[in-house]
Amino acid sequence: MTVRTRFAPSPTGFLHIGGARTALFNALFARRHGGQYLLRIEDTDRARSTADAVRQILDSLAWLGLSPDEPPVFQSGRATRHAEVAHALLAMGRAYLAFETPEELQAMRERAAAEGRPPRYDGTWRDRDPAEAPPDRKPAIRLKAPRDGETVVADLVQGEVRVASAELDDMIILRSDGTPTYLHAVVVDDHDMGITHVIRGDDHLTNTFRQCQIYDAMGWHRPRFAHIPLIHGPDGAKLSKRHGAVSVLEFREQGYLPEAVCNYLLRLGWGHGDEEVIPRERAERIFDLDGVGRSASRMDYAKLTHLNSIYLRRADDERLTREVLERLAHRGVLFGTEGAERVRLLMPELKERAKTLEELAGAAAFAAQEGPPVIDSKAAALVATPEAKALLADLAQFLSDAPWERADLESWLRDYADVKGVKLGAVAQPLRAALTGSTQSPPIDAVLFALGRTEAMDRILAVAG
RNA sequence: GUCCCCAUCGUCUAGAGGCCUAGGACACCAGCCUUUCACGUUGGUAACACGGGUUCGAAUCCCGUUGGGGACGCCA
Repeated sequence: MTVRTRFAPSPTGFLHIGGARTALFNALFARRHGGQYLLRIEDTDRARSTADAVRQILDSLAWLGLSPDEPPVFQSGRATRHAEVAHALLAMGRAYLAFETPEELQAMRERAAAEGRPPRYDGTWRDRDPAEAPPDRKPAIRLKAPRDGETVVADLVQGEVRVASAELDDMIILRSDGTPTYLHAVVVDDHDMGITHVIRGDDHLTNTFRQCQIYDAMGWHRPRFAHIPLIHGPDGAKLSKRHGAVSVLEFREQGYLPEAVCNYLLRLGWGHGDEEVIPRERAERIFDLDGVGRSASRMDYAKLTHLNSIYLRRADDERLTREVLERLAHRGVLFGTEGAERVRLLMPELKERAKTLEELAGAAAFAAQEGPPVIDSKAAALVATPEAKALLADLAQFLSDAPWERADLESWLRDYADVKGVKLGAVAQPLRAALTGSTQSPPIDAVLFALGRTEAMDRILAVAG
């Protein structure tokens, strides 16, 4: 049987980092076993689902490279089928009509809470004759759950977990308005979609037992379950916005690369010996459920950033140039084709020094922009003295007929420092300040080369006066 | 409250009874490299929650305690 997994978000908001990891694990598991990875949008409404959220989720998944192998299934379009199964259960005597109102149930729960009992449905209509129902009242359909024994789930991550039937009450599978409840819809959809492995957050572990009751009642084969631990914030509490970025799109905005985010997420809750840097292609070969841990993990932005810097260095220069130019334009930096070309030339050096695309853009700004850069305070101090200005003026003279190749520029600069009897740094730093407006930049010979003779001379003379 | 799950450095993890004086990675500290900044490199600080068992031997198995987390809707 070929493996089929699915990621089933509800479109009530953006895709967060925890959902992204669930999607990733589902996709990797399917790949690893040569199966398919599907997407089901759980928009069984409640007025909270929005088309905008669906759009965002799809965008986020696409960005992460986690688009499904088949078109997404929308749960809302399957209501008829959900009702059909509920009525089949009714016909089979595995479910019954329940006539109490939500208000009555609410009162029942409050009474239970007051008396310190678990809030469970008392089964009033389980054996009662529907003829006794109050007139004009629409019934909900409840599953007739087993009263004895226990339900056992052999979870692929959590191991064997069992719950006594006495802990579970008769859940509603079809509301009085004819719409399915979540627990029911999930089972019907997973069955119809041929899902073989349900990989999801372990907040669904307890739901699993009720879902199994539906599979069993219908005589359907249960899928394998794998409940993966949740991701918490750095402080151990539930991950929320106050911890920083949680939406996948926020990570994109902040300059993280999708492959770095995926690698980070992969290592959160899953390990394979000492391997840390695991590109997608390798992950698809080695990922499996037995490597998934059982305890919740915490979001560590520093480690994500570190991984990002690694992937940044490995990334294609053209791609990075495109990204950086886009971000610079967004920041309002003015540049033309020459500026863009300078950024492109410098990219191999720039990407070694940045941890995010945002940093990269910041470091590239001086090269992109037209004319002399804004000099920051540290850099200004380096070029403020008469000696520094004289040095720069002299350098400009020297460079006016230097050969314009990187290696040559470096040796000429070294020779120049030699002749002047100073260390290279004494020449490079003021030059760097004039050229980049900063005390930090890629190697000075690379900067000179990328800027080109004319632009370099202009910038030096603008400072030398 | 009831039920379920979890527990190795600050964080992510390796560890399937002897290979553990507990390994790697991030972060942090110090040194080296160096034209700045990064990168790289060398070294360092730092953990088996606690208490009982089982065993010749336990981070690894069992029980309990404590501490986290999750689920208990005509939400998903």
